[in-house]
Amino acid sequence: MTTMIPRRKSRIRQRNEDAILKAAEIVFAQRGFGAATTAEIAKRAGIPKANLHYYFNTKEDLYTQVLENILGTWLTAADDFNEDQDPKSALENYIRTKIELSRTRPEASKIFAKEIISGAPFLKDHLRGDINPWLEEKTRIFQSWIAQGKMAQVNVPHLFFLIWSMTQTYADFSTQISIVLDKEKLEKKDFDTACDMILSMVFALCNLN
Amino acid sequence: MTTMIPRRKSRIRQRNEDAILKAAEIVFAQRGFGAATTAEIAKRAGIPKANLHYYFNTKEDLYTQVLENILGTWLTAADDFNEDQDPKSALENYIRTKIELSRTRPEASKIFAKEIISGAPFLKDHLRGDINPWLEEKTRIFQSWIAQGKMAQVNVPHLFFLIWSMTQTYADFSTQISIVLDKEKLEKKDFDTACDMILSMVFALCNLN
DNA sequence: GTCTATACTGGGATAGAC
DNA sequence: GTCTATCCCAGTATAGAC
Repeated sequence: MTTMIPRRKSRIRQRNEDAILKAAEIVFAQRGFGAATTAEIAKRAGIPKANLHYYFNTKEDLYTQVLENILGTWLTAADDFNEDQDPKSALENYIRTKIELSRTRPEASKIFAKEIISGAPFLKDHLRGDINPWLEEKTRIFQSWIAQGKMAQVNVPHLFFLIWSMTQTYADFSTQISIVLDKEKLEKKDFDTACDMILSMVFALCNLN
Repeated sequence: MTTMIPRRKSRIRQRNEDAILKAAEIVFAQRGFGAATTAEIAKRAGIPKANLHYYFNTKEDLYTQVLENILGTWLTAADDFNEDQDPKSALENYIRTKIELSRTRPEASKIFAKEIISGAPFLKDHLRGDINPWLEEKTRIFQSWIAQGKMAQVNVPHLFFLIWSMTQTYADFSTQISIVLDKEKLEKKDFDTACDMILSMVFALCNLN
């Protein structure tokens, strides 16, 4: 077992893997797993196609790696609310964080969206293993806030479905939104407008004014 | 020009085309254009793979046809509100219709979602040509309601982005939602719950209570 | 008019070179 | 340890049979 020691990756390996992963995120976002080609990813990463298969044995390995990375940032970035806060600022922080993720990492959101729409062939286990427990814990927190009369009685899982959809649509459907708003790409101020509207709606629903 | 007369399609052709289109909708929804294979569509339609190419020359032709069909139902189903109505019932009708479409034709919604997330390579022209004018007209109507003090001042395009996202998420993300709610598939009552919440939020935002 | 055997292409993966 | 010539299969499309 000579490889048990977590040897430092060679500089060249590090550089190439990073380039591949970055390229893969863009290509997978646009094409989805099935339609993406290792050729396109390699080209975008600036390495020969066949070389990509040296660093990532299969296309599936590469895709899985990309999903894991995204899931990491995702769950850590939006996990900072707890029972001691008040519901209004907890929700506000969460929604602002989600909108900011959509603005700064739209590809990540798109990859997720396509994966789920396809029936989550790769993410189903993660949905059950990571996201479900996460939501159950949050639901518990909200239930206690409701019991304490700090907010209105709402269906908590559905509240999250709606928040997810509203915040992520500005990443996933940016093409359509850009066309309607007649601009090359969405600006910070569009996300701010959206965020304000979402907050109003959610606060009203939860009776937090 | 013997074919100028719009001859009735033969019965066998009609039957096969219908079967192919129906199968295509399911496969394109799950895979997207690029990853879908004509073989899988043919198999699902119950005809030999090569035969499909007799009825639809190219995969692109088939996909375009599917998109057109969807766009048809889409635009007609949700186009029945005008200046003379009051904003509350207009919005309620629209949202109920959208939710009903998500419930009864989830594949259609998924195909659209994937197409847009991919940058709308096939739909870009339709977005500019059909959907944009549609939204512009609706925006005009809402502006007049706002001017008459019948509802609060809201950003109309963004209001639609949010309504679209909330209503469509129950079709597009049904896999995730089913897992969270721990059921095989979504029931009518889940859509009803969602609809009520969406209506509450939208009415509150527009000050329609 | 309807169907299928077959050609051709592009893409994932590997054996072996450097 | 790094890279690439090459293989093989899957997938679209067609030429020609029925």
